[in-house]
Amino acid sequence: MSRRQLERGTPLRGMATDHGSRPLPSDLGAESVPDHGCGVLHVDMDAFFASVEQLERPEARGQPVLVGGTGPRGVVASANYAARAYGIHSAMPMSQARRLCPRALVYPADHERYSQVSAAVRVILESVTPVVEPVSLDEAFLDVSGARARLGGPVWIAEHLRSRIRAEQGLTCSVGIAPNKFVAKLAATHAKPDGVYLVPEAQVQAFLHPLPVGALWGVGPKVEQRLVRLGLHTIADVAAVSPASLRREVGPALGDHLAALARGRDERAVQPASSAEERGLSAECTFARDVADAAVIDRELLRLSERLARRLRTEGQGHAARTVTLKVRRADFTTITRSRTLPEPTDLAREIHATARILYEAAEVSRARLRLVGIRVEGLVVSTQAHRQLTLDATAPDWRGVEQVMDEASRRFGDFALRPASLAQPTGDPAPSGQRSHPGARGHDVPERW
DNA sequence: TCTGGGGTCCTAAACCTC
DNA sequence: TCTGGAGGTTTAGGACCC
Repeated sequence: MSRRQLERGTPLRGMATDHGSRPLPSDLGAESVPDHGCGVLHVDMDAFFASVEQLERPEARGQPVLVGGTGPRGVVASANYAARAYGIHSAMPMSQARRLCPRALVYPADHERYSQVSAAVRVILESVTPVVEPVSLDEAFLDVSGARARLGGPVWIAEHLRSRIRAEQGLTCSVGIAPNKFVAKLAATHAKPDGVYLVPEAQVQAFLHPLPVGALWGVGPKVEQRLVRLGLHTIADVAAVSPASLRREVGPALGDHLAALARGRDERAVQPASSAEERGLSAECTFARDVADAAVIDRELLRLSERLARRLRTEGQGHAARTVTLKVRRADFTTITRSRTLPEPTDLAREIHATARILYEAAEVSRARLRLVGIRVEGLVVSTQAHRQLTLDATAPDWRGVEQVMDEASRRFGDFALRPASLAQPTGDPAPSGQRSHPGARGHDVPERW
């Protein structure tokens, strides 16, 4: 059983803790709860996307709700507990989910709205401690070891946060409390939905050992298979073998990592958001139907390049990327990637697209039917530090200027208010699934057709 | 049966330089 | 001049996470 399965609601076997898995009364005094050596909280919003939709759509209250791709190849991004009762879980194809529960209400994901709610929740979390590490829109780690003297025990802090999130945002969340991040994350799973679970330091091993190997961080279906083949079914089994054997079986890094986790050791500190640096950005698109037309694929590569370049220029302090990676997935689901490192970093769609095009031609997939194309840029440097080659050609077009004008137009009039001519024409090609339309967007030309 | 999108990290081979 | 090892970088792919 994997951790994902645990999260889908399969009950955990194992021990009872001092506090059990149900919420404690929120009026517990700060002094009444010992901390048991636990300074790490994992806060996990319950069925986050679906709950936000329910909050804002009166017709969805009390109904099974699914959020995700509504196209023929969409998958479930979030399902509320009423939908989960039908066996629906995240990452399930939406078509299958609809078959399991035809009366479920299905909404496309509105990431902008979820980001707003997530930011509001984060403000609440940061009112307790500055050491908050967001993991995704719906979960975060908190290090409350510094706040305990001021606010009280970690269970009291968890209940305080839960009641504020419920009162101010109308949403429920679950909180795991433990001495480290790995155990806190598992404890939060155990607390779901709408609960708190604390694993005292002295009981970490007893909590972990009965769990299946799939509950270990870094063990997905492939590694799980290998461990089970070796007769390792539970975390206790993994803890009983030597780190050297694990290293031999799954590689040095993962072997050491699993050996430590299985013994309840996780040295990773809770990193406040500002210290997390971005490594790269990617954008990809699955076509509604497989595509073999090189022109359609090229237009999609341009669209993805535009998106990435704009993000590079406009997010944070502005970045440029040195390496461009093309990803294509054939109709049979085999995936290949090809990458190229540029002589100097770029934040221009024109250059990213040109590189992606070279990689596409070199990959020799021009006659293959593709279901997905994607581009990733990495090796990011802050734009002001990016070395740019000077040109002696005074007549060379100022592409950076052109793209900055497009950024400004997008900011004022909506996404893709200005775009390359080749993206402005009606094409009739299959619409990429999950793509939002931009009703206000009109095609305008730029100095030279791309 | 059908398998999204945006990320991170690890491994291994190939290649280059010393 | 050739060979080999060490070590860094690039490239490709796999696995995992949310």
